[in-house]
Amino acid sequence: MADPMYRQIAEDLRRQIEAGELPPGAQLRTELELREKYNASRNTIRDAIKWLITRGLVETRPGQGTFVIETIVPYVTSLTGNPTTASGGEGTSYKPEVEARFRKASDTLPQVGIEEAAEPMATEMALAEGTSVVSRHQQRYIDGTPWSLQTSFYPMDLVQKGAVRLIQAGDITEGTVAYLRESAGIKQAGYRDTITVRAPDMNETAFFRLPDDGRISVVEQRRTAYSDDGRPVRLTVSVYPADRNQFSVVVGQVPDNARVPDSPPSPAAAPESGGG
Amino acid sequence: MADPMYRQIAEDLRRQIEAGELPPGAQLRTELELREKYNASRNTIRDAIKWLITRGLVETRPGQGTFVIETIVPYVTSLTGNPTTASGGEGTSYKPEVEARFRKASDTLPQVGIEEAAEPMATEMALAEGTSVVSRHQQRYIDGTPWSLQTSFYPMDLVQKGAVRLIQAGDITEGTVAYLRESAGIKQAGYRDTITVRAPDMNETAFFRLPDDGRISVVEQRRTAYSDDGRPVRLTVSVYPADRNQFSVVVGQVPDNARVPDSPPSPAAAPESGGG
DNA sequence: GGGTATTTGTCCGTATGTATT
DNA sequence: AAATACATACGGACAAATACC
Repeated sequence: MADPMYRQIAEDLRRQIEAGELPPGAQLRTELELREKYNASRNTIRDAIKWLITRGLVETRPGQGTFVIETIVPYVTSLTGNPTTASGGEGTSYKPEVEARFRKASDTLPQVGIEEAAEPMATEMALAEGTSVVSRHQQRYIDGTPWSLQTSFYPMDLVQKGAVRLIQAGDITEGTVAYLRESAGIKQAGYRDTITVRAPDMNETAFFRLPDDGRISVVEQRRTAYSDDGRPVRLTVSVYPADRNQFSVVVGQVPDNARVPDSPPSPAAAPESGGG
Repeated sequence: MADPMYRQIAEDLRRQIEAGELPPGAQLRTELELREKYNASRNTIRDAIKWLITRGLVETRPGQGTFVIETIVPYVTSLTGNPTTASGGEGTSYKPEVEARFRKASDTLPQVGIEEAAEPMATEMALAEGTSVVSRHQQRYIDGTPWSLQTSFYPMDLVQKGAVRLIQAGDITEGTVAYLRESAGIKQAGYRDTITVRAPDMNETAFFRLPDDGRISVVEQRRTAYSDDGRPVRLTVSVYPADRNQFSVVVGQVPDNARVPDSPPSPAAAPESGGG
């Protein structure tokens, strides 16, 4: 009984949700009803609900009520693949990869721009600050839901070497990895991803339609691709909301039938650990 | 002026923080002082501060005040490595890998247990539900701070095949990958990681000393390792708090001097994107 | 160790605004 | 237009944690 009242109320509701008594999508009783049930003030009820909101268990809709969050079927992006072709969320392979999993993919045409390299991009691409780079930006959807944002940067001298379609807004249907090889003789030898989880910025919150209290984080993947002479040829920054994305990494020999699960491991099923 | 007052107050404080007028560690004015400055009630000031808290910008300490969050230097875990030895956060390579980056690593002795396989573990390890598995659990620290939790599961029949040290509490200093090869003739051929971002459970919140409002998520990595005959030999579940960890994936040929950055890309420096 | 001032945490009540049905 | 339900904002009171003397 050491816990404050709003926590006890929140834990009681949480228990009901996790026990399935309040299934996803179910409506909770109104604040006034809960106020009577728990014999607390409306503000205390609201404190309890806020606690549930920050844990992603419920959401409130003005004029409607409070509802148990409905889970999203995550999409699994593979981070490993053949580095000399396209893969791991790169270019042309996006749509077929998604649709192989019976989901509808769509994306916007690349928005092309020319920028000056600034930190930390300049260091990651081994360019002097202020060097011109081409940026190509795309928004991606799965089943009509905004799913990821991707911006690729290329050193401007690739255009001079023949890769002129980089600065045109159209799709490069064969994939930029193949296009750079054919047009400029750049052979991609490998890439390195750096993956960070952080809070979404305002643009991301708006595009992904995330709750604007920042409780859902995004995964930022920064992929630096290198040519066979060891020079960076591309930086691709992809941003994925954490509530609808998973990732997989495959190293070595793995049997084909070992499928990636289609739903996230539930916290309750994870090994109970810690607290030492 | 469409924004509610608490938001305007919060945005003003946020601006000061992001402009550096309130550097990390700095103390904000007290709720009563802010109340006078913004001509609002204390509860409205508190709503503004709560908004900043959920965005990870400030923290409150009862009896002391409100402070700008101090950033943590993240540790970068590599998810790719040589699958036939130890790597990618596996076993014996943990300490040397961490200390190569001039940081102090420590971990607890493995806590060994025997459990019955339940879902989703049974499916991931291709075992019938109820089959016995050995679990080995460790807690890991960097620079004295709790950094990750790791539990590995092995089918019990590996013990019968000779890997008896799996069920002993001591460290397997040569690494379990090497030990399984020597003792039971199991050659690890590869692995698959599935990576999910989710809210921490209560054990994790306590062990990692996370704020108990759940605003910092954890990264859950489930690694299924396969032997050369294509059978799962191990499931390792690692949990990392998102505020102090980054990950890297390397595929193909990448130059050595391309170092992973030691600090996270700041949201401000990320390419501005999104927004329909 | 004790006492006091300071600061945030919890809880109450009330009034009014806004979104939805 | 009316009813319902959540959102914002005010005010007050006391508790709990911390720092300082």
